[in-house]
Amino acid sequence: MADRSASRGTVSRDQWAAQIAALDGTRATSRSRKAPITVGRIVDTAFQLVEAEGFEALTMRRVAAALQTGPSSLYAHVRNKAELDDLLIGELCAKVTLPTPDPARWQEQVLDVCRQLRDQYLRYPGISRAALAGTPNSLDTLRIGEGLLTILLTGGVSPQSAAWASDAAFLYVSAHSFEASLRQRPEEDGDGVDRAELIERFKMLPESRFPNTVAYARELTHGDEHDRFDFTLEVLLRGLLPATS
Amino acid sequence: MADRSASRGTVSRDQWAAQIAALDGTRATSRSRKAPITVGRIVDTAFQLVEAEGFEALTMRRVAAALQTGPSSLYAHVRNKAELDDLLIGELCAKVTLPTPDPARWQEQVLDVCRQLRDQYLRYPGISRAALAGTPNSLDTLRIGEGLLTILLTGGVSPQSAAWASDAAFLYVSAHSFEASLRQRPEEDGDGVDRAELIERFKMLPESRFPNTVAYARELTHGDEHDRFDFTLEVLLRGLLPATS
DNA sequence: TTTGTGGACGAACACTGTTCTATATCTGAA
DNA sequence: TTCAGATATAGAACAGTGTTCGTCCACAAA
Repeated sequence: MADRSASRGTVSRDQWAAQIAALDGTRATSRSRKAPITVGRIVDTAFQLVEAEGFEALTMRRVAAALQTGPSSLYAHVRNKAELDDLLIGELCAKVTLPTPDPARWQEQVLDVCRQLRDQYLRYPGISRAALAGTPNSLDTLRIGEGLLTILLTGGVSPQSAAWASDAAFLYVSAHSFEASLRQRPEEDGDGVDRAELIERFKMLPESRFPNTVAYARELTHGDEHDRFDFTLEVLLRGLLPATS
Repeated sequence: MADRSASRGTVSRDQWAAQIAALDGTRATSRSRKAPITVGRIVDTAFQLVEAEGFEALTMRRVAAALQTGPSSLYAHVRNKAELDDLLIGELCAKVTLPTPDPARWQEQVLDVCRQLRDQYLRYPGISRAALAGTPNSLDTLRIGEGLLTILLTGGVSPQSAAWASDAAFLYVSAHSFEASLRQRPEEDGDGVDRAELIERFKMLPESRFPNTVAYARELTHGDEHDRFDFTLEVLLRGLLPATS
């Protein structure tokens, strides 16, 4: 590590090295010094980081280090870490394709959009925390809200119910993904409970106070996260229709 | 303050000295040296802190400072901050009263339990974040799960649906409370958007890409959080019944 | 050539959770 | 009563975090 000549005299060693490196090394790329930091590069690096190590590893310092710079350099392109989070979930939402509304298949279509969003979330573990905490007023998240709203309206749901239901569905997708990302991460805490272990723990409960939890431990732990996801949304959509007529 | 010292009969010399030292050093608090740190006092202080300044102000250091000690003193009674969070939501869940299941009123009863839990959450702004992030396996949270499960089963819902639905309801209550606590906190960011402002912003959207959001801006922002809460849960419960018959 | 200007960036500030270590206190047995 | 031993209490410190300040340099315009 010969990086200690920071406050040298006139031209520091790093600068000198950078000049030389600029001469022989990456001269071809129109710029002399380094690849410039852009919002796109920041977002890309952030995605790689979250995909590899989870959302809690997404740190301004980690992103800056991956870009071979200091943390303060990011603040010229991103106002906050909250804004970086919003950019991430915005880009995720942008990848969801909205179907053209079909009155006969509105329930499947809503479920499809929600599933797409969930899959995007689960690709980057823990990122749904940003979706829960952040402003839901990004233009890309509003696009999904508009899409859900349109599908529901086309399906014959009343405007008030459609408005509230699209919000509820969006919220549920975020919350479910967040919980799922927690479960799928044993967090090296020793609390990594698989399904068999969970059943055992439920059955260890005192039957006097938890009779039904003990009796239906199998049902409580049955199915994977996808089944629960589909179940809840289908129940929600089924309950939506009778209110309109 | 009544002088209710524990070992009344024999007051040793150092105890006497400690009392005198306590007199001039800090305040004369009815006890010999200081009130001992217990889990109860930690939890109480934490609740006061969250109630006054929100969950993000709940810090080991803040709790320790409120108890006039250092942060490391808490770790003798609480393993983690996560465990402190669990204790908080546990105590909150313990305050919810579960009704005796009535087959004729099972939907109201589920709604009542969820409303109670939401009210407890909203009393301490932001605390639902701990409910989302923490282990759902606390004994007090399981008690609510058991209660919801029992009500649903009594109402005639199939075991599998009842199991998944109780989980979904619990998750929704936490997520909704979390979002509500975010909205009700302007965060001094200038982004404090009231309803009129929100309608204006929705109507500013380009109609070409957000036709329904613009058209139904009033419905999207109509009602307060309680209305949306009741709506979503009622829809969920309504959709639950046809699946059993 | 001189002068801005805006991005890059090191250092630092005010925090966070947590652990190490030493001290002080209380309990329980001789 | 006396003397361990256990245990609670703290101070200091470690490794992080987001964010800001002031500087500094490369490049574009005058």
